[in-house]
Amino acid sequence: MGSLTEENYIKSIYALSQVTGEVYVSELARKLEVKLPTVNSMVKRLATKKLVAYAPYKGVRLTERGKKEALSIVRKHRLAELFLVKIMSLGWEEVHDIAEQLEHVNSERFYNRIDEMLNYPKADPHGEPIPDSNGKIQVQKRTSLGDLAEGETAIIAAVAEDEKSFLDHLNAKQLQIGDRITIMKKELFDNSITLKHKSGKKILLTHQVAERIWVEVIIP
Amino acid sequence: MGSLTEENYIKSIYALSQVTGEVYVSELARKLEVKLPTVNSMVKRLATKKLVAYAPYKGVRLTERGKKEALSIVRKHRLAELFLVKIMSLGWEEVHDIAEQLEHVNSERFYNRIDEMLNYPKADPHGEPIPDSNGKIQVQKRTSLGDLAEGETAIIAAVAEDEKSFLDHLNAKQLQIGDRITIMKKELFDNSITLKHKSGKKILLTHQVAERIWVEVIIP
DNA sequence: ACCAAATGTTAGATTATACTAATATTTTAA
DNA sequence: TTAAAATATTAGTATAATCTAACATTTGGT
Repeated sequence: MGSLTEENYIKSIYALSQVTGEVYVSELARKLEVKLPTVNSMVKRLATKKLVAYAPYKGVRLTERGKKEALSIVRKHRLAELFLVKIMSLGWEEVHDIAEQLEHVNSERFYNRIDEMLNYPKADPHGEPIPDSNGKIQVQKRTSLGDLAEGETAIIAAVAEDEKSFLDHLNAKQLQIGDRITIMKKELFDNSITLKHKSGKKILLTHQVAERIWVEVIIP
Repeated sequence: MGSLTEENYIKSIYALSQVTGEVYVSELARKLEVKLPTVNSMVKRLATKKLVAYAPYKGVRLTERGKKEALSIVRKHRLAELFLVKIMSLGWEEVHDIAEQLEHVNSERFYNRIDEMLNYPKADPHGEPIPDSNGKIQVQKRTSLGDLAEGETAIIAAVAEDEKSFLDHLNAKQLQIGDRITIMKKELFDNSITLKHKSGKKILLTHQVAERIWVEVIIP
């Protein structure tokens, strides 16, 4: 295991590579809120440690070793989030920052006990899959709520953001993981959607919000 | 709040000052397992930050600000230990190292919730008092088991060591916080003692062990 | 009261992680 | 297809936290 900083780079590279495959130095700089040369030198260091493959002016990619380390951190983060929600009764919108710190705790015992207390969960409070202790993760193909057509019915499976402001927004709209919803109306002009919630309520979402919600479509 | 390293210095200065009042650079170096010049320069830095009072060749002493910071870390450490034992069912001998990491977690919410779940406890699993959220700590005068005379009866109140090997030893002897014991025999030669446990068992302890156990004497 | 032992400080080097300023490469768009 | 824009790298600097080697002060025993 490397330093806290190294762990954060590895984690960010992993997160960004889920979207784009290859990760660019500038993306990393933006995500980690440091300047380009800082990322550049760190990436070179990670490369000498064989955690990433890197060629100048090309992107960065995690090696097998790097990916393993990333998944270990992701596992700890997601277990921590679920623990904070399920065992400690905190809200899903407030656990991210605490989990960012807990994910660096180095103790098999601690995390295996959390896993056990949660009965070996498969997903965190945001619906993201939790890698098992061997680093295996269930990849799920995802449909965005923003892509559904009028009349379609789906179940909210996950959200693409951990940010408090986003989750506060969903709380205010009373949307939760597991909720069944049906698209009533999709506006051509701005792609905003009106959906019917199982509770009977009608909920209006902008496209910006809808595209960050992953769903499992129910084929009638 | 300072860096993790700073927090560890403050915590160690606090711990050592409980014994000696003033803390010497060499003691700190031994405790933190770094060399003297390292401590020297860090102590100077802490002094410019007004966390310690320090004059060259004299000892180090926490300022009010430093003491407040120390107590906040001690509070988090002890709450974490009790949480790990009571809520997560880990053994008292294995929680120290995890708590050393958790004590640096920066989240009022997290620690207030732990405090609440534990019902605002007064002592950690080793019997050490937990400062409240204002940094108030109950100081207790302590008698060492090693100082009791034959025939005296007492209740084990705390242990002076967090180290796994010591706690494993107590586990093996089946001694716990809260146990009532009576001194059967105290050897003049090596100060080892034989005590009677409430369970009826006779237990032999060397002075080295006995002096690390704090008791509350029962006046008959 | 003095010198040796114990303890503490200074000077200078090293590594990790960051920065700014200058330079180089790649991509894009006219 | 070439110049501007976007992106990436290098060079040089800074700070935190550590070290070793050399030097300074304090303490304790005769």
